[in-house]
Amino acid sequence: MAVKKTATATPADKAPLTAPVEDYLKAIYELETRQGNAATSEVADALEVAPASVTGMVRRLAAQGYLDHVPYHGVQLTDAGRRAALKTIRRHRVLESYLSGVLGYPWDRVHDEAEQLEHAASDELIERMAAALGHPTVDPHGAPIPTADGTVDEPMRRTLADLPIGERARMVLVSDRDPSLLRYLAEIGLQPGIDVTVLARAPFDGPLTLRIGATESMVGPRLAEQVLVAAAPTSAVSRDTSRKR
Amino acid sequence: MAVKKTATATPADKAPLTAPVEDYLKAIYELETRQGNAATSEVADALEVAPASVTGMVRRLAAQGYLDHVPYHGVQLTDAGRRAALKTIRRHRVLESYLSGVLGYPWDRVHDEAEQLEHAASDELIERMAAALGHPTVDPHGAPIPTADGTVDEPMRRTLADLPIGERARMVLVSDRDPSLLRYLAEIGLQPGIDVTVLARAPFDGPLTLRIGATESMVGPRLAEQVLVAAAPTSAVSRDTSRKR
DNA sequence: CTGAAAGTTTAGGTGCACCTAAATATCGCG
DNA sequence: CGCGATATTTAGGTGCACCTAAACTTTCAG
Repeated sequence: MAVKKTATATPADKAPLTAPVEDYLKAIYELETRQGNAATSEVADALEVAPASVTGMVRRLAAQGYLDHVPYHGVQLTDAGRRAALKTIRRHRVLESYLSGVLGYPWDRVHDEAEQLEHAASDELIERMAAALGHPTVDPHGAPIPTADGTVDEPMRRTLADLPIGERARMVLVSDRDPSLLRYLAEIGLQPGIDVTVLARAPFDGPLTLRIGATESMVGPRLAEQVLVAAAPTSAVSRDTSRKR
Repeated sequence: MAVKKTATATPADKAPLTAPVEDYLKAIYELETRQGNAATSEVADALEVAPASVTGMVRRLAAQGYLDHVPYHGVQLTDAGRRAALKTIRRHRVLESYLSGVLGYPWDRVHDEAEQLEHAASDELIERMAAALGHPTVDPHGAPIPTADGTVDEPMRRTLADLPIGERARMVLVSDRDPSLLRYLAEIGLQPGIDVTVLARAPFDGPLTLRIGATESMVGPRLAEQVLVAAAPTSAVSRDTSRKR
């Protein structure tokens, strides 16, 4: 009753995280970077659990120092929380890259498999896979892979829907969540690293006409909002976006 | 209150098994094939849980039709239980083979990694890995890989300790559980597919002198009991035990 | 064939991650 | 500015997989 080392609550120590905890941190990280804040009900939607379950988990994660929770006003990741989230995201994206690049998975099927494996794979496995791929910097959907020490550049959020008519741009990213959308994109040849031009945009949220390479395709406005683009590089070389450096 | 379809307890239906359930079935399968029966306390030892926990789990598994339990007298797998166990064992051994053969893991480190992944990997992943390896029939420790439809030949259980002096035999199998033992075997060059002769056996459970290829090594009797051997093939060709057919 | 040791099961409890229903807080609109 | 709609939290409960302690069987040695 005199010294009392390490007090009551363990702040963010070395105990390995459970799978649900990793999923919460990942989901909160993604909500934060996509829209700046994370509300209880949004986390609940993302993880398909009841809002009350989120409150309970959030309380525990806050007590362990992974996030700050102001009741009735969303959550914010702490540095420890962000580190943990990025580690899980790295696992996920390296796994997706490996499944697609080495084991021949089609890109619409890598997400679900990686979602399971990311909680079971050791650091050593992830690093061996990354090495076998030559340390890729983006996954098959164009999402940046955080480095082992926890750095990422999140890409700018300009979508095909924002792209002015006639401007050539490079497709950089699409969410890995919707397999049927991914299958359609593969069908029309729209993948990260490919250049695209909007030829026409029908009024009242109508479909867009795209030129991809030599062919033209139509896509709806809902799809266009999901596809992120960047300025096409000025020089005419390279189109490999999947390798290091 | 008239028709009552599928009654009360679900016998052995399509619900996916939890990781602990897979571990219990696998452990019971291994005890049964190694020594014919599985006692509660042996299962508890194998899984490092309290005996009381085994009783509880066994009750549930029996209710679900995976095994038969006679209280106070061990358990027996049913066909459904054996099928489930073999499926998990196949996952484990294909994973070990892949980690070792493709990702360059040393053979003393594949077990623990496979132990985690076997509960997360989909059937598709396992089959893609097996295909990438050319459908191996044994894992890196020499253990036979059950086929996707659930057949295995368990190898005979003759150990190095039983081998008469001077008789040449082929090393076929060693447990994947003890990393330091595996490292030592690698050091003296004793691996599945390698031929070995016992040159001498010191009395009172003393060490054995082995000839492996051109070199001689000493091993203790405890180690010798762990290493399974088969008659060396009569013809003088092939020593590849890791590929199909 | 009895009685203690060894093995097993019952009884009662824990933590995690979820749930529903009910209470409470915040926000936006008239 | 109050009040209802919406969001969030509390309260109380579930199943799984584990635990310890205590009660019970079985076995085997004398």
